[in-house]
Amino acid sequence: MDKQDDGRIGVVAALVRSTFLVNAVYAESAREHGLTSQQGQLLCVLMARPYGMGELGATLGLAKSSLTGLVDRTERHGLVRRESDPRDTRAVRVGLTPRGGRLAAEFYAETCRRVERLAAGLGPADRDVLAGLLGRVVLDNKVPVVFLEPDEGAPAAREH
Amino acid sequence: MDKQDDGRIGVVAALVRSTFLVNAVYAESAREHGLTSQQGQLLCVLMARPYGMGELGATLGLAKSSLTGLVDRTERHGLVRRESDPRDTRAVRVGLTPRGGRLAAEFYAETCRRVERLAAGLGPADRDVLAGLLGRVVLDNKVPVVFLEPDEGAPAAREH
DNA sequence: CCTGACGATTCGTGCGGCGAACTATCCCGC
DNA sequence: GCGGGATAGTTCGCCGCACGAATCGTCAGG
Repeated sequence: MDKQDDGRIGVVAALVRSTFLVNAVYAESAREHGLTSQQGQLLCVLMARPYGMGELGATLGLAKSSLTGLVDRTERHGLVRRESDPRDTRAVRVGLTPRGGRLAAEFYAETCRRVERLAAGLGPADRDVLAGLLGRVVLDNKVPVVFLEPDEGAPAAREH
Repeated sequence: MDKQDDGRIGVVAALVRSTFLVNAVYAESAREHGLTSQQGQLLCVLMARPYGMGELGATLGLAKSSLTGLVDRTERHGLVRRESDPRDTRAVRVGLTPRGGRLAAEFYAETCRRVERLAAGLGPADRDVLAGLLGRVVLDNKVPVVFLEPDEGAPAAREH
């Protein structure tokens, strides 16, 4: 073989395997907060603002019937709330309850820490490059905002 | 006010959102092959060689009781097979059936194509850099081989 | 032998995801 | 106004997924 087993892998395998890694970290962080991955994801999306059910389906890539159940269960835990939209009687706006907001912030922060730790072996410059390249992939493929920017709402712009 | 569409996002958000993206692509590819994500992942792992149940649990990060069901369902579809280990009567070796091997190869190849396409906006040099950085993250965190290298599928999965 | 440790399955529970069918509302054109 | 198609959500039934606890048979060390 011309290619030695020095640990270098292709971009496809790297993407798939890092996905597996982040999935596991995300799920574990959620679990320790008493959430499932899906519920955690729902909270993270709602951190930005309330969403309608259809909007949520589009963002999370779920059928509307799947969403009813997810919101039901999360609502049952007192983390989200359905409010009726005054402009459209059919529609519903799903938003965080105070408790849901607090839990979302905790879960979000802890998950950030853990994902950050995954890249601990990379220096600041490397991280910046990685963020740039992955960010371009995310943008090119129009990935919904299922995870906010860490400093969203805070002026703590950063050197990296 | 949201200044996040200038294209630059942090490394954490980039990782989480690209994970979301790859998850979706993986699941869709699996679905079109009549598989669930988990079954597809199982097939991909078994492309390398047969595994014991416990070994599979460690690789996929699942409890052994979860694995029994997953292997059951996949076996019911004729894609994998349980062989008893001659060295240890208790143990079981799970391997691909011929049909499972063919389907695994198809699913694997198609999934590779689609993931590759996600990075279509990156030039060859950028892809190489991305692969290197993500590869280091994968190595540093000892991610199991849940997805082979594109060119090491054929030689390993021969005998048995 | 006996006694742990080990590999795997079974069982019960709850979550997750889907499509099809349904209800209620909205809005457009007339 | 008023019909009728589009739209927003829910309900229902089905299956897959994941887990812990309990169980069974086997292996190996004393």
